[in-house]
Amino acid sequence: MATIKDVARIAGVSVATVSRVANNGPKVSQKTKDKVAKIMLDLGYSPNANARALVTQKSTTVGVVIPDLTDPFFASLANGVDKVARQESRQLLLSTGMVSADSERQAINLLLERRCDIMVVHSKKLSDDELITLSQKIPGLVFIDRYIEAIAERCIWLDNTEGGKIAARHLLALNHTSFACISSQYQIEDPGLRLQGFQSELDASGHQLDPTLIQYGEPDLQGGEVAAQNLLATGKPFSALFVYNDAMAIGAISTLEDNGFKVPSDISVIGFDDVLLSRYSNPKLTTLNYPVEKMAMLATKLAMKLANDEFVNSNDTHHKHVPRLVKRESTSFNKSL
Amino acid sequence: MATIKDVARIAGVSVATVSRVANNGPKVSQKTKDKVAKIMLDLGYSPNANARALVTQKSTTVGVVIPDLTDPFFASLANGVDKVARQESRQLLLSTGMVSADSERQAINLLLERRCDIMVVHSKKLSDDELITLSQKIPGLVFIDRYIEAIAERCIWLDNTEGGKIAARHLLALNHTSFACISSQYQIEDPGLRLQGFQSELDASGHQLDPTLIQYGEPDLQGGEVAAQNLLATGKPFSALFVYNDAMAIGAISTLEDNGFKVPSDISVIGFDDVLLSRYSNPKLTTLNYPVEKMAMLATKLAMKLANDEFVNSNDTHHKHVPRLVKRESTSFNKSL
DNA sequence: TAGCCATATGTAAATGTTTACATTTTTATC
DNA sequence: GATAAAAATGTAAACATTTACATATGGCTA
Repeated sequence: MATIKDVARIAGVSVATVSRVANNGPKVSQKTKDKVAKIMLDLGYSPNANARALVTQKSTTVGVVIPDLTDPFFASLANGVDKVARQESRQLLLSTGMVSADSERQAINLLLERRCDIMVVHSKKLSDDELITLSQKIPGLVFIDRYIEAIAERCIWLDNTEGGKIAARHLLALNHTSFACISSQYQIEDPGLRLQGFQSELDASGHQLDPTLIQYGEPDLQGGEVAAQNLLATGKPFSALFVYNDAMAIGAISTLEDNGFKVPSDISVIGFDDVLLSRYSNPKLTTLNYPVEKMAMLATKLAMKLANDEFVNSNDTHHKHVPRLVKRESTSFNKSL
Repeated sequence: MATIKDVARIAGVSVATVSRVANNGPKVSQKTKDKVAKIMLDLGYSPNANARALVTQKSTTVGVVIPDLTDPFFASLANGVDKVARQESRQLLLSTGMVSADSERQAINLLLERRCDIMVVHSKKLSDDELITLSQKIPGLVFIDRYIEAIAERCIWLDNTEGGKIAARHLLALNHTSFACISSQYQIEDPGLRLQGFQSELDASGHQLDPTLIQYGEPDLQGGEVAAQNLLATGKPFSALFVYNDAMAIGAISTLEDNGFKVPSDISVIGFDDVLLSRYSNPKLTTLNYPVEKMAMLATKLAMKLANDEFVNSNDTHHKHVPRLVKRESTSFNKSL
């Protein structure tokens, strides 16, 4: 592969001149510019980004850490980061890893080795302390979907508890009185917070949530189906169902309908996240919109500011986001007594 | 940020020794290994991947070129590449760009500048000639979802025509006699091939496809809805509908049902791609499975072999893939005369 | 035509690694 | 304890750039 020296030699100029042409530098005559450009083309010269990064000490990538791309939620996240990255003509460097402390740590380390100065990280398993230490070392490091008091200015997060409350209020407003929940069996904090918010709002309005009407499962279609079966197996009636996420909610609806319950006329179902799926299901899903892509874009912009050493006042930027209720077809007014 | 020299100085050894420790090199005593490792940790030393790549002349990334990550199809593609990349402890470098010749060219160039030696590229707009030239320059370049005779050994593609035929055969076997189609309005070859295959199979069995019962639209939910409305507006009856992709198919179903047609009892609908959505819709969609993720994995492995200068016999690896019919709930036997 | 400025070009150091080769140290053998 | 062999460590070049600084070139003005 042709180097800058090859170009210089053949063009009969110094490497400095070639470099200036390659970077559209300021002081170079049109004549040599043309001459050098032609030779670059002939040789198929392509500047080596590694050498460039080494000498300029700046990266032209944006790093993202997520578990994987199969989950549409994370695909949206990555897409948000990519949008902003592209605006700044940077490329996405993707570091995936299953959700374990080790793999999350490794994913971040790999980005660090590449001297990626801007990182948007989705970490659920690393400890607060470790993340705090990391963020002291990496100015342009921002966390998404996580809140840590000590580094609040670097955390872009969703108020899951409030989401649970909004769901409860919606169902209460629809005259429901008997509730069930499907949650995720994974030990991350989100499911707990969503459930807690839901429950606290029920409590506040004098309603009860029977503990046996809370079922846990894999956070996907099948998990929702199974959990709904378990719910029905209790034999206890309920008219409103709050589900951890949209995929599970759609699975639950399918089980409910298979068992002769109509959604929403017999049972209202509300999901969480508002991923693409929720608009394609039938009935279309009422859910809480989690604006991941928007949040990811903000996170990336924030990371860029921080990397640039710009002062960021966490009060005037909205680091906390509240999910928005999206009413579709899976919830309706409860007519029974 | 601490460099290898800092570590060497403080540990009282040469940079070569530090390098050997960092790379788990062969000839270094346990004692110095421990000593140096400790200092690396103390200093938070992180080897500079750019410098490394420069001197070793090898990359530790795998490049992918796709339009964006919003589309689940491309997210699956990227995910397949990522899976293989991770197995080889490489990271994904993502180069997105809308589908235009310029942006596709630029996306590939950016990967080239990073000296990415393995690339999986989804290009619809660059000419055959340009891609042929590129692949002469880049040994580890592989194209997915595209077939070019002259570089067949680097093309992993789906037989769209055959897909259309399979769909037709399925509907014919279900006793259907009046057909409609929804295609994509975009000028890439896939929609044309799918339609052509469908039509040729109908012709072969002595059936007709009324040209006014072919409608074109945006390849998404709304596009499907609109196209279905246009179909109904013709006033001509049909009992079987072949749709360009799953999203459009789901949109079409929703319009059909809104207009009083039951799917599948009144009209059978078959989609294409078998994205996540098709399992979540109601009725669940009968469709043609496009094994993108698997193909992306194979493409990545192929690119790795080619980059390694290994001989690849395009006959013994399956570069052409045939979509598989997935029967779900949106097609059924036609009982009318 | 000398002198001056602006513009264009060149020189060389620096970036952080790896690795072939050279040198030193340790271990084993007699 | 001398010697050889093996193991550990060090030296220095190479990788492909950018850029501060130095130098050369050309056009004006007086």
